[in-house]
Amino acid sequence: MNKIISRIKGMYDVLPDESWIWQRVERIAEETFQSYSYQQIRFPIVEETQLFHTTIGEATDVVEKEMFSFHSRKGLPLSLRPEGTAGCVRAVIQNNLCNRGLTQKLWYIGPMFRYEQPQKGRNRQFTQIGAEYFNVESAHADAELILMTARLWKNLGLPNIQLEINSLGTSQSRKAYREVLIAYFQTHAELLDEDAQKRLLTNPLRILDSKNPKMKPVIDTAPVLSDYLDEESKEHFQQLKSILDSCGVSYTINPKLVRGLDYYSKTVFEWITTDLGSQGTICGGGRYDGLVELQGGKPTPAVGFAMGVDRIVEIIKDLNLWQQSNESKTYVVVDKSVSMEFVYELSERIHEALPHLKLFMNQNPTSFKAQFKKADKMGAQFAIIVGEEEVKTGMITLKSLREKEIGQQSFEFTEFINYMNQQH
RNA sequence: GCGGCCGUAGUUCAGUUGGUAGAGCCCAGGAUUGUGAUUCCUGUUGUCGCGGGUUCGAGCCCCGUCGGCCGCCCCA
Repeated sequence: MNKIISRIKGMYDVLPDESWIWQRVERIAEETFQSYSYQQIRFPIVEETQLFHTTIGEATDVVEKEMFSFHSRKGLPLSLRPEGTAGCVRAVIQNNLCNRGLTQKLWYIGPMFRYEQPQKGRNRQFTQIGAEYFNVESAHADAELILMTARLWKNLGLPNIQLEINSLGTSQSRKAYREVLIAYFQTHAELLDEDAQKRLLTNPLRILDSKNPKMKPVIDTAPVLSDYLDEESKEHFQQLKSILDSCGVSYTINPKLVRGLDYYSKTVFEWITTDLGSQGTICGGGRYDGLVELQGGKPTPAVGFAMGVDRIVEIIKDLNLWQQSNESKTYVVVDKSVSMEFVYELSERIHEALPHLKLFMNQNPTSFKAQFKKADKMGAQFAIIVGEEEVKTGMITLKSLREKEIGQQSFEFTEFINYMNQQH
């Protein structure tokens, strides 16, 4: 026997006992987005590394230490995408989707890659579904986007998830706040932990997010971002809140919610669950008005989010929220004496006439007893019995496995088709 | 990247101070030859994650490695 090569760390296989959950999540997401007039966009899994540096920010953990990077054969630095927004924005610019003030509502789904220490709800390859709304500056876009996510949770039937929102202000006001914050932390430098020291000059806002209890006092008395918001951002945030209020979407304002990617401005939000342990964010997003320009496009306001499909599937499994619908299957019980030519000729005629029927053909006929046992175990509704008698008469014998009073019936082929069509 | 716990049959797990590898479930076959549940009988299954070391002898002790889980961190 050869050595078995196993899956690499942080990657996973989705097996049939679970894939139906993924499919249903994806289907519901697609339907929900379509109902808000979003269209799907697909873009590459591999991009130039520089795209992510520019978009996400040099000082972020994602680009500093979490990318799967390599070189093309010609030496160009490439990376597997660690998130979707960078590539989506690139595609929008390159294909002129937002020229002349055109708005775009786009959604995507696909694998993302981050080189992290895996744990529950955190894999190195993971699936995100995201949406981006381009070229609407007002908070109406932010609000609609958040309302759409709220509807998605409702459509998925997810309980216990809470919305947190915050405003980071325009890039100018954030810059001003940043200066104040750095100055504040510098005067209390002795209270900062090693991590915070490192971040002080690169990404001071993230210090606010620290869970280190020793730093809680310094953080609690730190200047608050909302005090430094410009009028425009305050107004924008106010509008968002008032729409959410009027639609009955409850939220908490978390002034320390800053998010780890540099491109956000004004609105940021997260949907959080307590059912997953420490990886509790199932969806996060916000506004990124400067990003399109940063990537070389024309100034284009935009807002978007991404959600972790892995985590949502995990919740559905852990809480046992969904039952697999027992789709009607029909098992073909074959007697050993019957030629396979006969069996396949028959089954192909059935497929032709009943394209939606799920037929399970026994390829390896054993005893009737064993075949019926198998049919029962896989939850088949019907068994079609093909034995010497059926070959002789050309009739189709159908047995209802779930309704005993119906029992076994014999049909001409066309009668059989009619009967099966009436079943659903 | 750091710290802790863990890895034994398809699966869930047990395995004593180091002394021949175990159970339930599942699976396969059978209980008057064309028919499912239950029950009963019979049976298969392992490089004990992998590699090295200590030992007369290692599933058990030591080292390394790979993988999983939990926390930090990060984020979806």
